Amino acid sequence: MLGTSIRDRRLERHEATRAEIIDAAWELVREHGLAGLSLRDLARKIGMQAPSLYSYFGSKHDIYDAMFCEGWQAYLERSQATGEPRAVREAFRAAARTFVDFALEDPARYQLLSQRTIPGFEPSPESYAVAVEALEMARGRFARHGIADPALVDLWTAMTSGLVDQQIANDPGGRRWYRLIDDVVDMFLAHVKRRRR
Amino acid sequence: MLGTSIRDRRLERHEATRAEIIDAAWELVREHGLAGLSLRDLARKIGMQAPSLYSYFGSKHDIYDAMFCEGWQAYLERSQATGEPRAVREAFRAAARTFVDFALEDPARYQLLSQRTIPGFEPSPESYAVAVEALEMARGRFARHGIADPALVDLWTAMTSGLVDQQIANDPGGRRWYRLIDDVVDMFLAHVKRRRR
DNA sequence: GTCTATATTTGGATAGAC
DNA sequence: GTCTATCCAAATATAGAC
Repeated sequence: MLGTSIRDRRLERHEATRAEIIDAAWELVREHGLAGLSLRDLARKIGMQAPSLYSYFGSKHDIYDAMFCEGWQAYLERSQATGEPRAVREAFRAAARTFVDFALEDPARYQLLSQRTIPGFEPSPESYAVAVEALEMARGRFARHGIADPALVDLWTAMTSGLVDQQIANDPGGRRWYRLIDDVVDMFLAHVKRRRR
Repeated sequence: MLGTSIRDRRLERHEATRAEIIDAAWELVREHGLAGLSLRDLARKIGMQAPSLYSYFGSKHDIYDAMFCEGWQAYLERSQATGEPRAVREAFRAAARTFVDFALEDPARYQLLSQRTIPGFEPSPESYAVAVEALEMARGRFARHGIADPALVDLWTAMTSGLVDQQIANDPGGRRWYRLIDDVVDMFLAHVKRRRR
């Protein structure tokens, strides 16, 4: 089993360059907007010519796809790194803050991950699977607090993404909707409690 | 005062053509996405050549701006046409349905009116004023039901737009989040009631 | 793998004749 | 007001040399 243990330096180099391209792409979309990404700019940013990118990605959409995948992976890791308080209220507050913080710290990323604004772009099944995994994780946390109804999970995602959307659209950089997080949690938990009766 | 009472046929014609352009633009963005609008396609659609559009609009962004204005005007009219039930719960249900229906019947329009996805586009002050007017109308309705706290209005807009966003992004054409409208209203009103104690 | 060169398409916008 | 002609720039993508 030699082939599986020896390092493939060529592959490593390839992957490293791919990562470098994606990193540069994130910087550009933060600067010029998600739809404003151009392959020329992207190549220039890392000292390449545009056609060279095609050694790493089959198309521009493939680059968006890799970003989509990486973005959801980043959220998964962030969520898993965040502690999960025992107390219900604190657990939901932490989860909401993690999500909203993650979204607001990079609105262009949030746009790619959670909205459908790029004409013709759809994530590949492999990348979409990561997004699904993130949702499953949320479901798991709900279940650990005794909430199994899928409609309640949907209600929760609507509320948290609603905060993010309004914050980005109507008070970018501010905190007008961000500070409503605790209210949303209280409201939601009261609703769950009432439902149980 | 002759000049003010005589019809200006040239102006009427001009306004009619502007309206025709905007109508065609709405059709195109519904078909190809908001960002997929091109002036060539737009002109072709109404039997013009692209440069002729510049007799009616100064730039592509000006066209988006007119659409933004018209979109919010349409929402204002829709809201005003919708009856306002006396009972609180029914009033909020009606308001929520009106908003969500309006958004879901044309996601591209919702994207233009409520999200910031076109790089470089910002509505003109005059157009933005119409959007503000729509918000003021909502505030007025809240006030008539004894809700004055601006934070509660923000909470409301976050929840309703959250429903829309999730519905469009994760179940386009479906009703998975749409059917949560009544839950959202109940949850919100219970929250308001609790707050009053 | 990277480049140059180029194909091809498309975009928004302007000049100037009619 | 509308057109033709054109500009200019930008876009994605491909071919083929090195």
